[in-house]
Amino acid sequence: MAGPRVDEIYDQLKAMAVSFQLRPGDRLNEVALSKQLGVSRTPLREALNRLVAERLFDFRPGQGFFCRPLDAQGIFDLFELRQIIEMAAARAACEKASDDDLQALHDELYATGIDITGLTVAEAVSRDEAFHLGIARLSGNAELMQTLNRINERIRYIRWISMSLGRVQRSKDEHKQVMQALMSRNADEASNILGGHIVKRMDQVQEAVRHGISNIYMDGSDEISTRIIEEA
Amino acid sequence: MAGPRVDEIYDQLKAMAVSFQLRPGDRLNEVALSKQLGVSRTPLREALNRLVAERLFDFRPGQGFFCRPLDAQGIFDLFELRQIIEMAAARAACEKASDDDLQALHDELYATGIDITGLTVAEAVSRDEAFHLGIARLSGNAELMQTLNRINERIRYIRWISMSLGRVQRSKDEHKQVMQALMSRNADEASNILGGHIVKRMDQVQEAVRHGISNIYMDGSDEISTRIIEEA
DNA sequence: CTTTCCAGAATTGAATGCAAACCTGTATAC
DNA sequence: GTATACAGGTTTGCATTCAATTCTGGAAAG
Repeated sequence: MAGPRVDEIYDQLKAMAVSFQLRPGDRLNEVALSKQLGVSRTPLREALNRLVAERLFDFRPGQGFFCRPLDAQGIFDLFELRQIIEMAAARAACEKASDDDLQALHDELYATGIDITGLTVAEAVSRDEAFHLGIARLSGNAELMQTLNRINERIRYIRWISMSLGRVQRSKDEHKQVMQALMSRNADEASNILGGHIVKRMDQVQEAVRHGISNIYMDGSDEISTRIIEEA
Repeated sequence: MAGPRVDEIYDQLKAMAVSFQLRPGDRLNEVALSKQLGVSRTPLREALNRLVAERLFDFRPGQGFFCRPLDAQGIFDLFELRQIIEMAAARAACEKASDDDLQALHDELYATGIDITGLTVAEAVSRDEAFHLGIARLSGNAELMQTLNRINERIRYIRWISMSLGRVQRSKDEHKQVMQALMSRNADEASNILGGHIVKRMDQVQEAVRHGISNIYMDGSDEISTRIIEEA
């Protein structure tokens, strides 16, 4: 009956952190949390320690675990790093991916990723992530992909909020362009389009952050589950 | 008397893993390890869980913790990622670092990093890392620096071995060139020299790996502490 | 000789308990 | 009114404990 407890707890906590059910800066009460999750403090703390290493939580000895607050600078740094990694991934994919793999990514993009009308913000971000991660996969570098995945987890909620506040930016055309450049093995173009694409997202996010990061955490919560309405 | 135990254990374990006192693929015996470190299994497991998140150990539910084996592909991936990040860091440093900070890095390089004669291999690698990490610091991106640091930890031992097996490659001139390019704010040049520099290291390492990664783990252990002899 | 099965030993998974550290609010001094 | 000190309650840190799982070696079957 007892599945691998720690892994489950880890996933649940990550989901809670990533969706900011646990608010940044908040100190966690281990007893309360363990009751809520129906486990004892021991595996809970093991899971939390993993998340500390992933920088989703802070740990202050003698005080316990804190949901990690993401400041404006931290968000910028993560986006910048994401851009660096994705641009390099696109280059590598151009050089190393097989035609079949490129075609598969292309098909997947057109099958699931093109029209986001009717999706929730969370779903739209998820599809966007999947495409970008798909490129990272085609780079053939597992570490690169893992690193990008970690980064995505940490900026995901911010992206949700940013997307649900501002007018929805559709990545449709840009994704198509990137895909086209990849398939024609044009590394410079693929890399540049992707870089510009990420910068746009970063700008939106930075604007949202300037608008006030604190109330953002509250405001957006409802909007995330509302569906994206029709195309412009 | 009891200091922050988990942090200490974490550091000790990392040191053991990074220096391969714990051999890749080995299953850890928690009881034995906890006795050796003089703590109970609880904080030991907490520390191990952090290291699992950092990919220095593997965890298989029901079986426990394993020292993570680094295969040839994994090493290549890490070096490639390192190159990507460092090249981007150099660019960013050219654009964002202050003159004072650049001068400080320059001075530090010349004060401590130029002549590695008489150092142990471990010390030489440490100095090399410090210079490269210094550039990452000047990028102004804390996440970038952290990521590079994590990567370095995971390839450190491989670099020790590689350096102690082959003829010692001196980075002296290349570091000087990179520093020069940085100070003249020539992003392309700094990035390219650094990229080439890392590729050279990667080639050395790959050769060592081809030479047989398994016996490498044994062979090198003594060599690491022997000192680097005179200049060519 | 190789494979399969099983019992006993060893090891991990997780709850519990207790000591130590920390936090909170109230009372006192200034 | 502000600052400080302290007592009580709360929370964390970690050792201990026991159940559940996995591993090991050897016997039996093919």
